[in-house]
Amino acid sequence: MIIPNNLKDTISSFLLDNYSIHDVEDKLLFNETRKEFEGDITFVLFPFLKATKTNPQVLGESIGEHLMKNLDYVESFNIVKGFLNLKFQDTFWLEAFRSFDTEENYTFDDSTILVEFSSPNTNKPLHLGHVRNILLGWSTAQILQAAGRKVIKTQIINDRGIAICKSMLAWTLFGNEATPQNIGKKPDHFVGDYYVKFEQEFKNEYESWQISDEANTLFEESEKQDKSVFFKSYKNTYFNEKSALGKQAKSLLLKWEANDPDTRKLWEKMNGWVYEGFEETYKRLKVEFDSYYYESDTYKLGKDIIEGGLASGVFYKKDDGSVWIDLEDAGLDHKLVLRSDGTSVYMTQDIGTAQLRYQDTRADGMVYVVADEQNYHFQALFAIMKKLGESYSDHLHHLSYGMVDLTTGKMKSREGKVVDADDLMNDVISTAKQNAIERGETESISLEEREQIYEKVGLGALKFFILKVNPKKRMVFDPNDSVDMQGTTGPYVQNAYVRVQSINRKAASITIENEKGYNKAEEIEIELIKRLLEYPEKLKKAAEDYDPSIIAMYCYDVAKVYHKFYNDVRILGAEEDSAKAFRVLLGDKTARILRKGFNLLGIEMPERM
RNA sequence: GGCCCAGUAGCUCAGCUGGAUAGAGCAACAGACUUCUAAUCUGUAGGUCCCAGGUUCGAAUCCUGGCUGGGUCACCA
Repeated sequence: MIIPNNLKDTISSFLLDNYSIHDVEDKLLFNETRKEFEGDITFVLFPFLKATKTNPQVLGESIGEHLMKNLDYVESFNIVKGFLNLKFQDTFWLEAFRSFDTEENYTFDDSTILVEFSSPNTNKPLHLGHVRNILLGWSTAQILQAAGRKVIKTQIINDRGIAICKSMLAWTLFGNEATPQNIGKKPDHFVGDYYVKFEQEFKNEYESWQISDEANTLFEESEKQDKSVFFKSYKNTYFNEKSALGKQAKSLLLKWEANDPDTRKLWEKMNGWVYEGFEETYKRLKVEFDSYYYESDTYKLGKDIIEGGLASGVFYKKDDGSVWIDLEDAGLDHKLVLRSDGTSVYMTQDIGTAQLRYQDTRADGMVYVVADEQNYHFQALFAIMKKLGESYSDHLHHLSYGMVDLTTGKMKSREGKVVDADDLMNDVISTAKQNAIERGETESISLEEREQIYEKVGLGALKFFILKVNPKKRMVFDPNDSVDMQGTTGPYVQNAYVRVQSINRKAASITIENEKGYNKAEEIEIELIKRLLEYPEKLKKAAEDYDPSIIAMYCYDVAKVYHKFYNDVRILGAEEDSAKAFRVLLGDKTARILRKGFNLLGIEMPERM
């Protein structure tokens, strides 16, 4: 909603002069006039009824008259209940449209910010959960950049630990020297298969152990009623203390930590495969990073900071040697930052990594795109950074997003109940292809270009489907809905853009300057202008809230109005040259805004579809 | 159990710093292509905004209590 600069001032000085009401600035409330009433902007009268001792009709009349007299763009007004509806002249909107520069660069804030997203484990391929993370991170980075900030896109790769050791072990035991190349498999999937293989073998081992006397004795000693409940809860202990496979995996981890050359070599080989696969997926998703941090480099960081904080009294040491911080004044708990044996925990590492990143980049703030299961962790981390007095600690933000559920329930990677990222992309693209073939619009286009269109449309559908939902909400993923291409979808918006391009191709001979003669606009044209003018405020809001769904919904709104415009009026067939030129220009600016908006979402626009 | 988040049409979601008769899309039904790409548009139908109180001229929105679902409360990551 666009509120003219002098409208607020005119009303507040009127209230001051005639009713002696001071400081009304933040009580002035405007809404877009609802469709069923006549007007553009509605001023809410209720807050001033008491002070003016009048009724809405009288107050509305007097303000309305005053505005008509003093602001030339106010064409008429009407009062409904406590609402003063103001109608502006068409020329007000037309002028605003003419001076609206779609290519303007905005700078709401020019500080540097680091955005961390994706951050996968290296033992298995990316899945739907990562896809939401990656799309949110990428889009948020684009939005922040468009809002003027210097953005550094990064990730922390969890490349060490027991999980990758499981894949390594399974490959050693069962791999027979196979490689992704010689069996022709995407390399991250190849490594993931060995992780699954390990879990299967371990499960078999565990199940055969469960019928042993030892297992039975343990069960009887436990308080558990039910065997399956007991064995479920005992699984971790079994892995750590009894399992032969567990023992081997753990020994690999120890060897890795001791820098054993063969282990390191194997680790590098398997991680290398995974990165190769990830890059392929990122490339297809059209995302890239400015830097990478590896857990194998950072997992020991933070200890010196703990030492310093211990000296300055930020942390305290218990008798057993473990180090803690009291976060009760931040509404949190006491949190462990160093184990009693002096080794670090997740938090230690995160403290160190934040510090390292600040040293590397001097970023004024950081955004962590991480699922909402880690809300507490980040609250604690930020509180700790604040207590440590870090300059950037007030500008740390956890972009917390809800997990993605399937229609069949929760995703569980250990049970193989996941939607694989690569499969998902293939599905949406092939659906786009089928739809396109049925429509037959692209028959005249070269095969290669057609494939690009299917990809843009398919990925557009998928990305929009995910990004249109407010990040903090849990979302239900129905594979059928995600490839929907009608209604509130990516292709719907792309289609508006394509319609403009189709017209532009035919409008080459039109003299755009003729549009200056257009001064009486259709209602739908004014509506479209209003939407376009909202772009900067939507961008600002999306950046402030770290919320791409604002941009997605905005693009949908714009496209929706354009589609109606397209249906309601003749563009190239307009009677007058001025109308023809104006409508072509209106369409062109619409397309530019849509392309800009979609670029912020990481979605490409096809020229035809 | 403590803390945090969510609950809006059959389904997926907007609206939430209080404002008019709560909006879209999908699905259903009925229409619009000799006309700029019908992946579009128009219409019909669909609601105890989880429940109960409270604050207010006015509550889906704020407060309190409860219900339901999820997350989290590891010397795991």
